[in-house]
Amino acid sequence: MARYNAKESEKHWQAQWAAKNAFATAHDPAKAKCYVLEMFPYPSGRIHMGHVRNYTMGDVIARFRRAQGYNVLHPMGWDAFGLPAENAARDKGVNPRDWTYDNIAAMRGQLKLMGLSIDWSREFATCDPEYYAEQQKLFIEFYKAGLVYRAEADVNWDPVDQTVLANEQVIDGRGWRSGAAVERKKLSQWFFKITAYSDDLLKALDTLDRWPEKVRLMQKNWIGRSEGLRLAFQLSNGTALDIFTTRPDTLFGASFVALSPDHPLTEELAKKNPKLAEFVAECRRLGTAEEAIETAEKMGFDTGLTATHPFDANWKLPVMVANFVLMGYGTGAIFGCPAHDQRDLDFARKYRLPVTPVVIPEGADPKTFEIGKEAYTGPGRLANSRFLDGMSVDDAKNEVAKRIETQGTGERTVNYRLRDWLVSRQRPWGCPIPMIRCGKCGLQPVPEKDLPVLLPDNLEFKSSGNPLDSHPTWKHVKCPSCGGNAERETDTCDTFVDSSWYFARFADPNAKEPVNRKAADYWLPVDQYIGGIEHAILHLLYSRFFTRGLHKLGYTGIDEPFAGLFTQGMVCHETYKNRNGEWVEPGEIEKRGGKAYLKGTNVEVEIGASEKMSKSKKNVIAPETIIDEYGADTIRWFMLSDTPPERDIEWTDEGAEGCWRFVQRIWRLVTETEGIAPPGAAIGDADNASLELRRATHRAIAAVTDDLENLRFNRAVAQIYTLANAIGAADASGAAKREALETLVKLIGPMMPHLAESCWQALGHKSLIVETAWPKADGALTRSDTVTYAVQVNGKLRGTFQIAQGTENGAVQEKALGLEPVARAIDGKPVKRVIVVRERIVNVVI
RNA sequence: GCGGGCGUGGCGGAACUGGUAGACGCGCUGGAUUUAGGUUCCAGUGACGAAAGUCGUGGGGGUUCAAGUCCCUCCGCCCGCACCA
Repeated sequence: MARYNAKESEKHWQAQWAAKNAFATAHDPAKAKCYVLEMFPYPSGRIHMGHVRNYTMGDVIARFRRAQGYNVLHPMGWDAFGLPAENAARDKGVNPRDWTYDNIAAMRGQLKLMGLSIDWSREFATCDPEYYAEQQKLFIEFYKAGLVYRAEADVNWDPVDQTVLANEQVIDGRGWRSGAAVERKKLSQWFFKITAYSDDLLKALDTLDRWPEKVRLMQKNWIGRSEGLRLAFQLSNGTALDIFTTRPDTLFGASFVALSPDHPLTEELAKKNPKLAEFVAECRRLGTAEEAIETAEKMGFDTGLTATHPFDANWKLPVMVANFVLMGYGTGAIFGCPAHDQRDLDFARKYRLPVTPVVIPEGADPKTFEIGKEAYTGPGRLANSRFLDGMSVDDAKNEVAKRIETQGTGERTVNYRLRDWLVSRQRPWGCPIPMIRCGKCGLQPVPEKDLPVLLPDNLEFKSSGNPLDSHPTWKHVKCPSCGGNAERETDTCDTFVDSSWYFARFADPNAKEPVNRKAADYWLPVDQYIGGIEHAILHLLYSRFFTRGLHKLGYTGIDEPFAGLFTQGMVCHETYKNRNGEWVEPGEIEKRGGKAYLKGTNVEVEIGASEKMSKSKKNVIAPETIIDEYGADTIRWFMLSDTPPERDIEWTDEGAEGCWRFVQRIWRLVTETEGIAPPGAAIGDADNASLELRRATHRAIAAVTDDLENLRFNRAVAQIYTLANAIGAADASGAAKREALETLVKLIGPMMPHLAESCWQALGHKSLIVETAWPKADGALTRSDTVTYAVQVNGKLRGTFQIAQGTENGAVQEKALGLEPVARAIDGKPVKRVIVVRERIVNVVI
């Protein structure tokens, strides 16, 4: 028999599946549904190994569920707006639309080579006018429902990408795409009111039991709920100042009040006080970048104002401006209690403010307890605090809150770190925000009859700024109310808006409304979502918010879009450097005796760590070259083998060759095994060898099924190897061999679908493996009728023996003690105790 | 600093509720068959030892008849957040 020809076979089966429309999915309420989704790609133009890993995993689940009888939705689309298209337009003079659709065509072709079981009839790109038209409708509905607003705010400005960014898109003070240090700007921008759901987004995390704990925790920390007290201090200038604290119990330890440099009161004061203005400018210069925070000195500026202590009209506290008080959290103002907060303590020491301990740890003497260089933040009893003295921290918190509320100068509140989602982008390759500004009538939505607001064809990228804004005609429209001259919004939506509801659109991608309720009710939520951990906050949080918005508008009945989430690891590769310290591509080297050399030379190349494949480190392997050489099944098998899916995987040539050899080995097993019974042959009474093979077969079914249910692909792979080894070694009946081989083919079906079809055909079947049901394990065969006992003497292994299942403990013990090495270890000493653990172990204690 | 995860052969990694550590794959060592091919088959492969056996899951201690698994402690690596009041 000839070797398996992956190239021909894969082309053949992909054509067969397409001809039979094998993966088209229909709405069928009579069938149990399963929605499997991988995070859709940005159309960069080429797939990379990360895509291959991601889509292979999703495809295995989709095919596995389909074989189990589920109605599976497994769609694909394109996250197609965004800056790379603009950069290409500027650098190459192409139209961003053409560039994007060309890339989509190229990537679609590459994905199809992988043999994914995707319903391509549902495909769309977020830059399709049909898609963003619906998104504009949603934007207006969100606006009318109070979930969208425009406000002036301090925003993050990315000077390289020339746009504002959401808080979630600023990482260590830098833009998530450009890496440029963000600047602060005060601008009027569009926001989604995600904070309306702060508490709900937090609480519902507990219901997401099929999400990684890590992601839930990251979201929890991002939302950052803290309970505390908001209270007003009366200031000497006659105004009141709101502060937020989680430690109202320490109020009698207060020694100052501090404002953020960005606080409105600071700005007001700075107008009349040049020194303060200078101080504020200095704070802004230092910024909040990570290095700055590490070493930043606490800096303060005395405003000269005083604040009255809420419980003592004669107690005046200085009002400072302090660089460590953030405007973005709480009210942007605090009271400082140096004894019990490290930052306040550092500040107080520097500016020689009083440090009064008011919480005394258990066992310490209030009279002698002193604060040195470290603030005390632990539990204890109140002291130096008048009516609070002697109370626990919790009781004191309650007491202060009660009195403040009675006084009417504050109230208990819950504060969140989460801010509203800034979605305006000053970029032209995005979904236009469908709003109009009229000098007379103000802000208003684009009337429905004028939707969608389409992007112009002739964008000019040469000049700086937003081409939509500088376009000669595009923004000039008539006011829908007064008919006078008005301007269209030239900002577009953050591309994360596009990806916040695409999963719902797949339920019915041609609906004449954003989301078809009937389709959504059937298909949503996504049963298994798969993607990278980098979206732990951004995309996953926004989508959770959007789903709540869709629910509010009646488009869905659910709040949580993704019932199951899996975050896969990255694909890594060794790195190589030449003598000049420059990166060298894997294709330029060859290995001899564990060392690497430039190909065809004796010039040694340094082998570096295995790192995430990236252009900059030149350690990228292109999937299409691997598919071309070995076929899609080999690359798929590699992605599933050995490494657990949540961990980083290292691509190696040896591993790929191993996978390729296994593809051939299965083909040989199927085509060269002798004496196989014809299809459908009954399995009669079996000899021992046949029974053993049958047991191996059914154990494999049980194990692989369990592993795939739990996304343990690497273990499923190992089980399949074990079965293949058993088939190769067995001297079994033709019927048992057929059962084993057919099972093997069914089990590899989701993972190596083309090979499975070829094998299925070679085994004499006319049907397709994709139409074949998943096998069921026979419980009578997954158990053996003998058990192996291990025998220990004082906890050390001395031997093993086999005995019939269900043998009584007495007989087991007798056999154990009779083993020769066991007797030798006992060496005539008296046996104190014998422990028999059923079907596992015998331990003899001497 | 806070939060989370991890540490098992040369490598990737198995080991369910404590119960034969190293499944399975890669690599490596012999041998056989083809030798135009990155083939295939057999045997071996944690360390030390001729063997019996001894030692082995980051280090140390503990619980237990029995510990990779549970507890304490220390060390190392990775990730996330970070002046959040």
